[in-house]
Amino acid sequence: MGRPEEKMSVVTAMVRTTFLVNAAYAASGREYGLTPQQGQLLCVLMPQPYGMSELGGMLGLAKSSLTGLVDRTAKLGYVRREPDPLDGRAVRVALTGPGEVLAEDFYAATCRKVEELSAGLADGEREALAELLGRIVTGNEAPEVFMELDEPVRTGSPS
Amino acid sequence: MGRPEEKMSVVTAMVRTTFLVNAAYAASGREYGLTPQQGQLLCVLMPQPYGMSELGGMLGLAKSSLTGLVDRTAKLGYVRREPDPLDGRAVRVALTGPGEVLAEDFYAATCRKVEELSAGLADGEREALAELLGRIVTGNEAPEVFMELDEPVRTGSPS
DNA sequence: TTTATTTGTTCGGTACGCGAATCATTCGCG
DNA sequence: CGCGAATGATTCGCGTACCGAACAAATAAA
Repeated sequence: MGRPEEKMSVVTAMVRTTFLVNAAYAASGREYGLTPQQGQLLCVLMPQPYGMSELGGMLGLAKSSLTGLVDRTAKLGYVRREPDPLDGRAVRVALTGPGEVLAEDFYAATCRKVEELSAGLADGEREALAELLGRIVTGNEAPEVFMELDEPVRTGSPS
Repeated sequence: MGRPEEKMSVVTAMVRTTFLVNAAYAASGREYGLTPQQGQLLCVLMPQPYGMSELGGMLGLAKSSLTGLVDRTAKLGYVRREPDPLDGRAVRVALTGPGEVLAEDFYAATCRKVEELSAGLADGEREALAELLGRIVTGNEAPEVFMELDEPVRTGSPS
């Protein structure tokens, strides 16, 4: 039983895992009325606000693409453009109150779904996987589109 | 040196790896004048033709979305709709000659890029990674959007 | 100050993806 | 056989996503 049904190359395994993670993202989005991109934007903004250019860099999008994404997400009431106090040209995109709440829900739901993907692994294996993928991530300078959030960065902020 | 800079959770590692693989797909697409979706379509069709509904299931798309994707890819000359000999309603989507060539190039380029992501791993580690991700893939019934192709399934077919 | 650079937005265009409605074919069953 | 149901695909309308080029505004550099 449990025959390995042909060994799978690392490339195939990575691509098909990517497919699963993408689907998890999309599912969480549907669950909360967000597109995957909007959800990702919220996740990125969870630790702190960012400028448009910074966001473009992190998400791998052109500036012009960001404008629209932020527009639409702002129209939903989840993010807000704040003027940068130090630079009259720049804006800082920040989560609104409802945006913070939704971001955490979306983030948690996505984490749960992705975590479940590895349900078939033993704890030690999951740890080994995290270590190996972690090296890939840091070795390739993957942008911090998803980060560890032990405690939501909410130290004495809200209005 | 080489301090592990905080252990990364398996979820974060998977999500950020997904980001890298998506980028690789997009890059290969740009390289060959394809969108990532079109490239993925070509890869799926490499082993054999499929019906629209089958494709929708594999790629996780609604039927109406497939129509457009196939239309656009067909307009580029890379796929073709063939009538299903057994069912007058159905069509089978197949690669054209140029489509076969391009699919292999795109496939190879993407493989190379994804492979390079794991350049920082030792051979044994890469194998371990393949094994772990492979279990995730099969355990979650990830569609075969990417497959092993030792030799292109070209056994005595062409017109 | 002038000129360059940086930051964002606007604009035009294409692709993507969905649900609802529609057409054609096939299936099922009386 | 014939007629309604199910199936395979397409069409349509809509919103999202993404890009490059052109632009405006503010800052930085000369």
